[in-house]
Amino acid sequence: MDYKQTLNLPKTPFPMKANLVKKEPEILERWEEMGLYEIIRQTSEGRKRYMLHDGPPYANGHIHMGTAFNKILKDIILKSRQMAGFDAPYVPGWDCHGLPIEHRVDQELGPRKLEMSQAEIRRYCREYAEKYIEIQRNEFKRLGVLGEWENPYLTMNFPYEATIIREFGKFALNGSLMRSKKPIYWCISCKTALAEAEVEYEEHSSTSIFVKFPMISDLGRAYGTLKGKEVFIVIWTTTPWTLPANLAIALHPDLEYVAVETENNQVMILAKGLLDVCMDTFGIKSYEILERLKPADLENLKARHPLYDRPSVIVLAPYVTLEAGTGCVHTAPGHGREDYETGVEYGIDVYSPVDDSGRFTNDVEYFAGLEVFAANRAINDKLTEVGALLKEEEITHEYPHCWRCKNPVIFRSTEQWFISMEKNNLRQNALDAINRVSWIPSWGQERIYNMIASRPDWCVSRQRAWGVPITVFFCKECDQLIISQEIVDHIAGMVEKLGADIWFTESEEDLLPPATSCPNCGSGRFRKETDILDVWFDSGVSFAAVMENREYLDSPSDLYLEGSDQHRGWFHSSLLCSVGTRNEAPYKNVLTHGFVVDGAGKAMHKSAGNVIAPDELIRNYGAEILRLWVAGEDYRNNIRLSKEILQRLTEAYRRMRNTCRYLLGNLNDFDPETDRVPYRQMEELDRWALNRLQELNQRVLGAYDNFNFHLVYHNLHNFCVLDLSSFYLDIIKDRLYTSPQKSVARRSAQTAINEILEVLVRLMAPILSFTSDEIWQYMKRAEQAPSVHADLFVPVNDTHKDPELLRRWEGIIEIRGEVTKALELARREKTIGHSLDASVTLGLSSELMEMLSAYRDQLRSIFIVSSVDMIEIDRLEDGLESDTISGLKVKVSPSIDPKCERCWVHDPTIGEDNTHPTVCKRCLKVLNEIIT
RNA sequence: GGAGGGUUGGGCGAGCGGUUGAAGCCGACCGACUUAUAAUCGGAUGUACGUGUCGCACCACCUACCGAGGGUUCAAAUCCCUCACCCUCCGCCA
Repeated sequence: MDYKQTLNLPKTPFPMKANLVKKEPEILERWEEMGLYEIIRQTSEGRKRYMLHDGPPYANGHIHMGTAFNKILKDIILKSRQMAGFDAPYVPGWDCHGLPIEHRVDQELGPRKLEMSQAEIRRYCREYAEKYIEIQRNEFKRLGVLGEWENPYLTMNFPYEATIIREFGKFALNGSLMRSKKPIYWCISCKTALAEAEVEYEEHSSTSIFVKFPMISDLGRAYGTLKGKEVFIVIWTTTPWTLPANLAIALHPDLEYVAVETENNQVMILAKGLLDVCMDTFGIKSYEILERLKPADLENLKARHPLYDRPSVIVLAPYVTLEAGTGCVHTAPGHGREDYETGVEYGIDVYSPVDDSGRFTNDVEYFAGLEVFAANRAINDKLTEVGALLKEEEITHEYPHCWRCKNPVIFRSTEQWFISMEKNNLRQNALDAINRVSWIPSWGQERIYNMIASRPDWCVSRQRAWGVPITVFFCKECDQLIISQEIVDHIAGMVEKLGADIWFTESEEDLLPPATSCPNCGSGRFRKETDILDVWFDSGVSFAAVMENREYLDSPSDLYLEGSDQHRGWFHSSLLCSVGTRNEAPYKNVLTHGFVVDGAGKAMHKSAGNVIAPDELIRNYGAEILRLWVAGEDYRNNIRLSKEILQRLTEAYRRMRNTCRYLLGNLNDFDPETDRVPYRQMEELDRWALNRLQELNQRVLGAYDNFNFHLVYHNLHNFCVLDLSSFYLDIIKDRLYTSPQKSVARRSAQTAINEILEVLVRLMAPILSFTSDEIWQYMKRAEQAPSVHADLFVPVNDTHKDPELLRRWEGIIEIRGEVTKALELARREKTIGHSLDASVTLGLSSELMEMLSAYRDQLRSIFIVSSVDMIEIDRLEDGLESDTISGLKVKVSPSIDPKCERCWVHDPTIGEDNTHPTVCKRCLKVLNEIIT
């Protein structure tokens, strides 16, 4: 007789091989067809809401590991909050406006762009954004991320644009908005502002000049030898044309300067470290150092501009070097970034007397109307004429050029719009708001706090096409700024219906409410602003456009979750937008994660060749492995990604999958409705398993709660491997297989593993979203949610908590460890093969004897051997003395009994029955039950 | 240059003054089983230096090693300092 047929072996159609790459798309399709996200929304209606607000990725290019990581992390949080009993909707968003798209469109359009209207260019940009939104949407969905993908928020949607205009209007109307100057890159042939990305550095030949500025302030008081002398401070520049805009001279605070007397009794001030080389350049042979000067003594003293009758103030700046020049840096706050910052620090005007086409304006004496590069010659001539030019020489250096027309660009200050950090106490209010938010990890607070504390006013205007216009007007007559609540509402209303393009296509008269007149001069003729808004303002108001606007969402959000770079980005701009208009942060908690780096901890760069694309991993491993990676790594630090890491995860995945498969296989004939055994009647080992399950459940739920997903993963994996696979399941195998199908012994174990699977499949779901749902479909219940994701976590069951029981078993497990060690030794010596070939004798101290006596009958199955004898330790002659447990000796010997053909246990009762002579008494009993 | 964070054994990660050479899991290694079978179970598993009468193998012991170096302490992976390396931010980049 083939006794194998009489065993209850596991049986399940659930495939061992995951085949994720093929199966994931099928599961996604199923979710799509059934409308899983909508089902979840319906089932959780009315629950307490959990609001995670999505930071919008930029709608440009394919997703990368960083964006994939971020989206999966969000998905894990949302799914876990959802299953913890919240209503956690997810509205993904995209940032659509901005330079990168405009720049790409520029490149695609080429020269055609010059003939196109702004509205036409904007149409191309919109199409470009739409294209990549579609691409990224599919890539995100492929990761198993659930959300309102068909109704995301886009910063270029008309209602969103209207919100931007309304929110900006609040700043304009509350007095925070100011107009002020700031230098930017400017191409004088394209007559346009350029971004750093649009500037190319090329070799360029320039005339560099050394120029003397006579000191106005008397140095004689601090340095007596200089009394009554004609003192000059000497500067060097490679851009003579910026000299008319000179307002200051910068010295390094820590460098040493000298006053040097030359042959014609003139005294020059320059850095000591450059003295010799300068004198050599000037051709001055004999000179004498009169004084060593401390820069601090010179600060705020005045020199006179060599061409104009105005002072040039001496300032201190850390960027001054001794690499070239004189150590005294010509400073024109209107024509250089560092100059500008120094100017702001010292309260110096931002003077930039150059127009759009690069010509000096009329208030520049001698050079008005001259194009700046052409003016270099004239300026040098004039300097020579007044005797200020010490030396002129040609140098070649790297100079910025326009990416499109290849001409050199200039740095020029223009009127810009700023949101003041001080006027309405925005800085302090923002700092206060920061302290009311919980930042995870906690150092995020300090980081953003310092940024807000030291940041300059927010420049919100851009001279660009692809963005939301700054919707203010000026009176054509008196240049009065025209803005009012009525105008904001009027325009926002139009934009809401027709989009922000109307700003560019419609005339002022059509954009303004009828009969608008200038409050200053009464004029009815207006000019609209042509600048657009910084796109950080776009995404910064997403809390208003999305969370406040959709009735199923709330603001402030419970959570913003982005990479740590967003302390400067979205967290920052959102904070300012929200505090400036509502005086509170738009979020209660901010969670940040690190960056994805390669296996060696290096950043991923195309040039380094270490970039891994999500798509590549999905094709080779499946999105599920990516999800496991996201969960398994501690996201607070940099997140490493390598082939080896994925390999490890794939193996861990297989283990968990297979454990679940085994559970499914053994539940094949189990109907929890009718077959469940009450807890009190279950075997103690099964109750042990349920106890451990409660511990796991509690720990994992807590880990989800605290965003400790790597603990979720490690706990789940350890439970599958340690508690289940190598211990519990291994032991109950015998009971499950050989006991009568419907026996209490078997049903007891099945009750336990059924409960285990119910808990496990849910705990896994936020991370292993595909596999858990696949398992879900194989679980047989009278009533069940259509997907695990529409269900809830199983609450911790306190009635299954029995610490006393767990403690007892800790001891048994420890002893079991010693037994398996002894078995392995016997195996080495070839005395046994399978552990069931062995008979074990335990030599026990009286304490251990007492502890184990209640388990006398269970020990052979717990150890998975054929028999266990327990005797006093002193009576056991040989055997392995445990070095971890005192009072324990283990002796292993091959069983002398024959092996039962059915259950493989060696037993003396085999052969007692004639019909089944190769079977033990225990199996015989079962057979008789089955056969009748 | 400024601001913020990090560096634990081949991998993931515990640990955050003593019980830690450092949990647990994985891997690589050896073995068992063929009743979870492209699965499952068990065991052992850091490196270097020195000592154990010569060399080799093995074993036992000692010491050192948690980026490097110093310090505090009876005691440090854990606290302090210095340095190195890595990551993020400081753009009309998002």
